[in-house]
Order: sequence, then structure tokens, then C-alpha cells
Amino acid sequence: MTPDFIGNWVRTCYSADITPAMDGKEVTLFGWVKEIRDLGGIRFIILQDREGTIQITVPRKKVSAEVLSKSNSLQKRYSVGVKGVVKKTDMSPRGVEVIPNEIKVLNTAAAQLPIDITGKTPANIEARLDARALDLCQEQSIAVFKIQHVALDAIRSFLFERGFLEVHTPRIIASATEGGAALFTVDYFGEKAYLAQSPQLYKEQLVMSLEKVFEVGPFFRAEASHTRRHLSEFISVDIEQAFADAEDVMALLEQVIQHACKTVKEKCTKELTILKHKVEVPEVPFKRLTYDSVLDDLKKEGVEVPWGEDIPTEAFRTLGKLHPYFYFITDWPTESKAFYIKPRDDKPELCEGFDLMWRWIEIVSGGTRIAEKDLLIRRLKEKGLNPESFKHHLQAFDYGMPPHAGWAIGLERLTMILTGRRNIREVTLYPRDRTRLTP
RNA sequence: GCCCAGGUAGUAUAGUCCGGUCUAGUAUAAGCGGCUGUCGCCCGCUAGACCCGGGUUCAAAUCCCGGCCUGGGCGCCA
Repeated sequence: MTPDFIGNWVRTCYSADITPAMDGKEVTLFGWVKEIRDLGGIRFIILQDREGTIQITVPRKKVSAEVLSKSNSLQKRYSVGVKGVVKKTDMSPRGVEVIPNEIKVLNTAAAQLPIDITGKTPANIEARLDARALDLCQEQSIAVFKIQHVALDAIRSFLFERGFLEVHTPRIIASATEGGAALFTVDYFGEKAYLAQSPQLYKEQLVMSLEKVFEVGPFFRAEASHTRRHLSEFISVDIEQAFADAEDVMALLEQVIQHACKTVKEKCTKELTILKHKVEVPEVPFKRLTYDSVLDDLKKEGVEVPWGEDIPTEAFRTLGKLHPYFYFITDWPTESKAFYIKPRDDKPELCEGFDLMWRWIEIVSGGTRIAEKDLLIRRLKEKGLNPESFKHHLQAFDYGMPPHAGWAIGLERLTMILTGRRNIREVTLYPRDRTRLTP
């Protein structure tokens, strides 16, 4: 079939914009055939676009031969344009339908689709990701990414209003930022380079000049994780603030999270309905649990964690049952956190690092950073890292590094919470994990 | 890196434990035909699958071994 030309057609509205009040008005719609229900003398075509669906009703005896033959040639996923008249009716779900005057087939599609787009036979995550471009056409997928967009937009506006500047630090770096986590290597004109696992060191340097910065971008970790909450490439929402400590940025963070939840709840009612999910707006301040109190609570639940060690996932799952929403864990042992987290002045074995938890999942980590060069060098050594490979970072500390603090939100993990999805790959357009590099 | 589970039509599944009426069932999708108010439309017909290789056996989707692939858990972390 030869596709029609789009010509001078211009979309007048999205499917979702059509209301019974528009009865009799002519509209031009673009979209895709989602479903066809042909009853013989009357045919219903469900046209889908980004904003939803609308029923195109084709009564055989009341439309032109041209429209009848075009509508007859349609199949699922055909890309089409429809010019027609809105008709108010109590016989369609939204109280409206469109009677077509002209139909353009802009492109065809394979008859047998790799996944069911009507949702009658839902595909597994593997089949969905293999056919991701098509999978993303499903209204649930669209809802997920609209919610992510709204949440990120809310976070950005919130930070803009509080004087944060958006920055972009390098993805290609010469040495590890944190040690530990594995890095992807890159051939940089014959020199060995790495993909950044975090903007940590750069954003810290920027507080000397721009004072309050944030960055939204992808970062890379070459950990061979096999879980529902890890990706090799993930989006981090990072902030760093001069003349601030952990308490300051925690207060900012809980407001950011609250604002994102509130905005999504208000603006995404349609998407949340599609996903059958409810977003609860958390009250601030969030609960603040110290590492020591967490260990005590776990002990009461019969879970022993030796002091000084990181809390294992199983223990976090227990903790998540005790605290079923957002909560902070503070006062971690200095040794359990990264080298740049500031030890407490009064108790150096504890530090000013914190995690923001949601049930059993860590979604944010942050803290007061070390601003004093000698202490930073000592901490590097204690962590088994070579200060020499951090010399370019360390030099910044010779020029008036202010006290500062910051955090990093895992955007996909936040999106999981806001959308109720249980697999991080569902909330990632094209996820990269241990075994998936395509599509 | 370690551990567990699993690969049956386009998709999702039953059957596998305990080998044989499995000539592999069902739903949905697809193709053809029918139907003027569907909204998971309905009805009839058609076509469509046991991951690969080896072994055991009279007989393997089913049991054993190896491989490949996938999902999940742990560790690590966002």
C-alpha cells in the first residue's frame, strides 16, 4: 500500500482534548490505530495518540466510499490522519466520537506485532524490552514517562527557585571518583579513560564558584548486578551547596521529594489511574533514624548487624516493614561511607553522611563533605586510595573551598516509587544492564 | 563475582514431578468469512510451538549431561 501524503494537514487537537462540548466541530487528528472493532455495518476504530484515545466511528451507509475503503484497509499500529466531525453520544465511553470525512494512511505496520498492545495478553519484561519502541506506545509506558517528566520538571523548578544553577560536568574522566565501584573504560585517543560514575568531585569543585549547583544526567557503573533496582546506566539528580551542611541539604531534599510527590499527584491523575497507582504526599520533616537506632530496631526484630558494617539488603527489607515510607538514616560509621564524607567533629567514628530510604530501597545518598585538604588526603589513604591520582581535585582545596554538602537522587528509583513499578527497567526508556546493550 | 529458577506458536500459558491416547490443550494476536452501537465485541473456519547438541529408553516436551539464553536473589550501590 502506498502511504498518503500528509499534505497541509495540521493537527487541531489531541484525542484527549475532544469533549462533548465540541459537538459538530471539525477536527484533524493524528495518531495510530490501536484497535478495530468491525461489526459489519458499523466499524469502530480506536485512534491512539500521546495523550490518549478517541473512537472513530464509521457507519457503512453514512460515509463516503473513499472513507469506507480507507477505513477498511486499516490495521493495528497504522499511522493515520483523520479529519472528521465530533459527535456527542452516550454510546461511547467518553461521551464523544468522531465521524470521519477523510482518512489518510500515513504508514502501515506489520500485521503480527511482537507484543500485544491492547493489554489482553501482557508480555514479560524481556519481550517488552526486545520490542521497546512498540512497548513504549502502550498507554502504561507513556504514563510512566510522563510522570517522570512531571517529577523532574517539579524538581528542576524547585531548585531554580532556590537559586541553584544547572551544570554539566564531564562524562569522560581520567580516574575513579570514588574508588570501589567498577568503571567502564573508554579509549580516549589511545589513552585509558573512564565513564563517570558520579559528578561528585566536579560538583564539589563548583561550589567554590557557582555556590549552589545541580545536575541531571546519566552515570555509569560497571557492576554486574542482577536485581530489579540496578542499571549500568542510570540518571542521577545531583545537588551541591556551599556554606551548608547535611542538615541544610536534608531539609531541602525532603521538600524536593514532597514537592515532586505533590506535583505528580496533582498533575498526573490520569496517568496514575492508568497505572492503578496512588501517590501519597509525605509530611515533612521525614523521620530521621540514626545508624545506631536502626541497629537496635533490627536487633529487636532478630536481625543482627555488626556495628560499623553497611546494612545488608535483607536487614533493609525488615527495616522497610517498620518504616513503610520515606525516612532518613543518619550518623553512619565513617568507614562505611565514601572518603569525601565529613566525619563528625565530636565523634570522628561517625560521619555526617545520610541516606534517604523508601521502605527498603535507598533512593538518595548525601552528606556534609570534607572541605579541609589534609583531612581529605588522610581519608583517601584510609580508604586505600592514592592521593596522587586525585591531585587535580585536591588542588581545588587550596583556593578557599567552603564548607559544603549535597546529595544525589536516583531518578529511576524515584520514578519507581511515583509510578508503582517494581522493575527499574520499566521506568527506563532503553535500559542498560549486565546482559542488555540493545535496543 | 556467587546462588536459585526457568526456556512450549507473534504473545501469555497448560502439560514436565510419576516417559506412552501429546496426533502437544487453552487464551489472545494473525489470515479468511459473517454481523449497524462495539467498548477485553461476538460467531465460524484456517494456519501457527516443545532453545541447541548429546545420552538413557522399545518410546523423550517430560529423565540425565553439556552449551546458549532469560528472569530473579545476594554482594555493591542511586
